[in-house]
Amino acid sequence: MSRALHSFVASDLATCQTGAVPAVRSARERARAELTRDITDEARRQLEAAGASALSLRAVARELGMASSALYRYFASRDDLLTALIVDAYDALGEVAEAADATRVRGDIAGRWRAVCAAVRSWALAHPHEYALVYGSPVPGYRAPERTIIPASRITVVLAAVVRDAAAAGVLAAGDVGWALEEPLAADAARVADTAMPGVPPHAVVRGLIAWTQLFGIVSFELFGHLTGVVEAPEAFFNASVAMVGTFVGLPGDPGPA
Amino acid sequence: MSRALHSFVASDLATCQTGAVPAVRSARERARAELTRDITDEARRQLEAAGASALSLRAVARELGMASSALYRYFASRDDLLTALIVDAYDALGEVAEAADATRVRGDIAGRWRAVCAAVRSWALAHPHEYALVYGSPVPGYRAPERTIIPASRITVVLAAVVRDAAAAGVLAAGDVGWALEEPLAADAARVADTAMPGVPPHAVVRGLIAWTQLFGIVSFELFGHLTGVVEAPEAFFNASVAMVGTFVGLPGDPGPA
DNA sequence: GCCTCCTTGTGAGCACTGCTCTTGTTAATG
DNA sequence: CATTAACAAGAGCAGTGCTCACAAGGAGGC
Repeated sequence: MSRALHSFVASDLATCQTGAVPAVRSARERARAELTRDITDEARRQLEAAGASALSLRAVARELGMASSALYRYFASRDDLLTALIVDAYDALGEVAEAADATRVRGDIAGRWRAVCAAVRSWALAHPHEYALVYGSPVPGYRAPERTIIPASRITVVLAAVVRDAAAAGVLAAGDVGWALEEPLAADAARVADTAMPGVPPHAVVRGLIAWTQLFGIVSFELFGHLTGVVEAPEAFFNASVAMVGTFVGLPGDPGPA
Repeated sequence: MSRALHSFVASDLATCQTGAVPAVRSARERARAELTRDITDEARRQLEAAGASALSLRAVARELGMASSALYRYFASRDDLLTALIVDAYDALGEVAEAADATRVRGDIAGRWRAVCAAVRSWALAHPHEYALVYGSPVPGYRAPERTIIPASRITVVLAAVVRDAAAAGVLAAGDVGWALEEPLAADAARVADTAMPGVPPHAVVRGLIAWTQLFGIVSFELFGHLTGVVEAPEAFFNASVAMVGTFVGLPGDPGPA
């Protein structure tokens, strides 16, 4: 199963990026990769149109002009297809975040932070059902397979890099609050720092994690309607949140929108 | 429709709280209220067992020993039943938050803040599917009716009261950041302050709203598995988050866990 | 008491779902 | 060329939300 997925991803990427290496791929393999992609594309179309639980294998097959049973040659179950869409969504979000980060020079910490956060919100607003699929409540009985954790970490890596670069440039405010972290949390902070933010002090790591949860908390609240009746200008609220939480993390102050 | 719901809620509460007032209610009304409660109870049982999309009207009817079509005499649709469960969930969460708030004396701002936040997390962990139903991605095509907004506001009222009382007691830190809020956000902050936090300066209102989104962001992340592999000690992380975000809002510092 | 209404419960039925299994077909390989 | 493995199709199962015609039984007016 794991191998099957791996080969699928590999051939899929090859099709997408280069389109080359035809000699080693038989017509069947190409057809399989193409049809697999057609299925996920149609499934994503239905997902974006009506949400995850309205996604129907039979409807996908119908739209593709094939028998519904034939679809099970490509995805073992509905959950399997959903997992593919989840991976795609994580990747898409990670990609826009990376792209937003790349629009600013490396030293523009505040600008990068703003850009990445704004990219997350924009992507979520543009792809609400895909965002909900990933950051909403997991569909019942569904447990995220391990293959989702790598694409899922993409966005967190981008956010962590901003904090790390701030610390490396010496512009990260100390932020020590005078009390020690509880032991298990200190261990978590140390491990996270070693993994993604070397050189960042534990308190700042925790603040970064808090900012991470806040970012997705505010986006989810806006998207899922919990802000209606309370915040009428969600974009302004979001911008202020990004700025305030940025300084909370210790990032350099904002010279104003640019 | 609205009247039908209203009468249901009224009779429901009467049954639950006093059990009295039998003279004005016919046997039919009592039977209806009882059966309505039986249905929601069984539905909640199934919800807690397997999640929202596994909730089946037919299964509920089967368990209650009645025809599935009879259930439509009490709830117009599956969404209607889900809405009743959502209202109940909001109410349950609001109740535990109010109860947690009441365990501390009014002047113990930090203790109240901690207690309320911890109550939200505890309730979420104890009722993951009900939490997901409310704060996860809304089920597709489902739009929250207006009747959910009042119970939904219960928890926010509790949180706002803590900030308001802190300001009233003069222990709320200024928290002005030197830059003015964007216009639409300033209007939101003023309105929210007037509604729930009179006397609290705009910047603090916004920080309170940020804390609100952060609270549910971190709980959702823990519950939906986004912390796995990153934070191994979610409770410690949560406690630190509550403390740090509390001071971010301007609440009085924490003299340590009590 | 009686005789309407109106509410309640029933069962059949429709259109749909995920998924399985058998049957035939086609493409790659020895 | 013959074998094998992948593939597509269709029937079918068990389940879903929901509708509708119909039968029982209280509630209220006479």
